[in-house]
Amino acid sequence: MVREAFSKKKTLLIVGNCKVDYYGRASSRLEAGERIVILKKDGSLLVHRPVGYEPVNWQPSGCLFHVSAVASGKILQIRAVRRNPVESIRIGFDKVFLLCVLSLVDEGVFSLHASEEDMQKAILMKPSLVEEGFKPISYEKKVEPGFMDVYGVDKQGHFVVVEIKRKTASREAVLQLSRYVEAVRGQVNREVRGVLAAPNLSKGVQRLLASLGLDFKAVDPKKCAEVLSKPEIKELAEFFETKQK
Amino acid sequence: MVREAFSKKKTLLIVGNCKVDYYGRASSRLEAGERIVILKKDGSLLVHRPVGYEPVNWQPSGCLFHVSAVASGKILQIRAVRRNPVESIRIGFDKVFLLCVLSLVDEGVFSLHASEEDMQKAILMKPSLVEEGFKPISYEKKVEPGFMDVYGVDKQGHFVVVEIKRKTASREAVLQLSRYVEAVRGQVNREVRGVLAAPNLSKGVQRLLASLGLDFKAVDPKKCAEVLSKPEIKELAEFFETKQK
DNA sequence: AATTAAATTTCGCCT
DNA sequence: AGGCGAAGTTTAATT
Repeated sequence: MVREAFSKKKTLLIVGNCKVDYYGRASSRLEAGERIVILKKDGSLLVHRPVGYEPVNWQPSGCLFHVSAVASGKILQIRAVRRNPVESIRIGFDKVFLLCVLSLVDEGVFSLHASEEDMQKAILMKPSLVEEGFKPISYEKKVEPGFMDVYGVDKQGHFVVVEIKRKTASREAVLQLSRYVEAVRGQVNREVRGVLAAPNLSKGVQRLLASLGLDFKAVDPKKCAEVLSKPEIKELAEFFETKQK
Repeated sequence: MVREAFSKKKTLLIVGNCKVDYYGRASSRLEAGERIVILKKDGSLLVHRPVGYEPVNWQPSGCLFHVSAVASGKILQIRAVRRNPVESIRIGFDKVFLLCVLSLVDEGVFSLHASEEDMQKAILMKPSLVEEGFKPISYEKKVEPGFMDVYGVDKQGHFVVVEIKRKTASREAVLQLSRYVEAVRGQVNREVRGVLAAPNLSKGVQRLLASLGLDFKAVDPKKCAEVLSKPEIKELAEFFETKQK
């Protein structure tokens, strides 16, 4: 059953008592216990203990699976091997409570709302989210330290670099923005401002922001999602989406 | 069954056709498709599509699960709610292929190799990991502030205190090493060096290390694991293991 | 409690 | 193929 599941690229679900050895970027040993093991058709592998959100052992997609019976047929052994990096996991079951070969069909669309990308789109759709009179010129524009989320001009014609964070903006975010602003200042002969657009700031970061002469604008990711959900704007958002690809 | 599984804090495994809505730090919608859903006794939740290492939706431990029948009993609906942050996931099954209530017993010890102890063993096995010509004299040797990881002499006959860290060495590690070196200097009438053996240093710690006249040697925990895995050394490693206990 | 750094991070996008 | 940045990152360590 297991061999056929592998050859037919089906998803395999096994619940049983097993030991797990991992060797690769690190190495680990998991002594015997009852776990849920998932082997997916794309060659990804998960070993889940009875508690915890994270798998205790895993492999990303791209593994080759092998099955064999060892110890006089007392152990069902499954090995997962992948290249780049070279890694391997060996699972040995001495008891199997459930073995389920699945042919799952899943074409369902997954959509995440209020991601950082959504905030960026919302700001491009409705620049007043940053400030009245702000006009975006481009986005994901490359400068020396990396890519600026949004780049434009304000009411006075000054350049504005906008750094977007979906969550509380940390010191790191401020320094990142500062680097962008400095980089642009080195390129253009005009005043350059920096605006950090995030739901809020980490404690103490306000001072750093002020000392660097940068601005903060409270932008709520949920509100951005609402902006994008408006039908008349939706098409424009999709335009940006396709443009980005 | 589901209600009883929740009340008895059992692990629940469901395979079926479902939609998933998430609302919390972000929000998402997953249209209908066939997936594997795991609800663990600690209140963690995973929704796995047929491909990919990562769950498409999830919740960390600490959720409260609720089950209900909606749409005239046509939909099995499961909700997971947690506080801090307030988040919720709603899963609606219109088809259930497998529903499995599990009482998994898992006391198996999980050990990630290349532990600090492993690194110590590897250095004792192969002192050149610290530096060419280094000769360990003892390990876990007691001095005033505590126990030195490894203690020996270098090519010039100077004493060397080695402080081992499996991960990025912090300022604390440097100060710890410094205390050992000072303690040994107070005991012997010979030059005493300190070497911090770790995969790398925390930011800014290099300066402190230099100012204290201590050395750093990059030692990769994984490489240590490799050293120990060599059969000819394995027995020696086990010898050290038993000696230590 | 808040913040910073690391993870067997994974994943995607761009050079 | 390699490098960089983001993630509903999570989690551990440090302040």
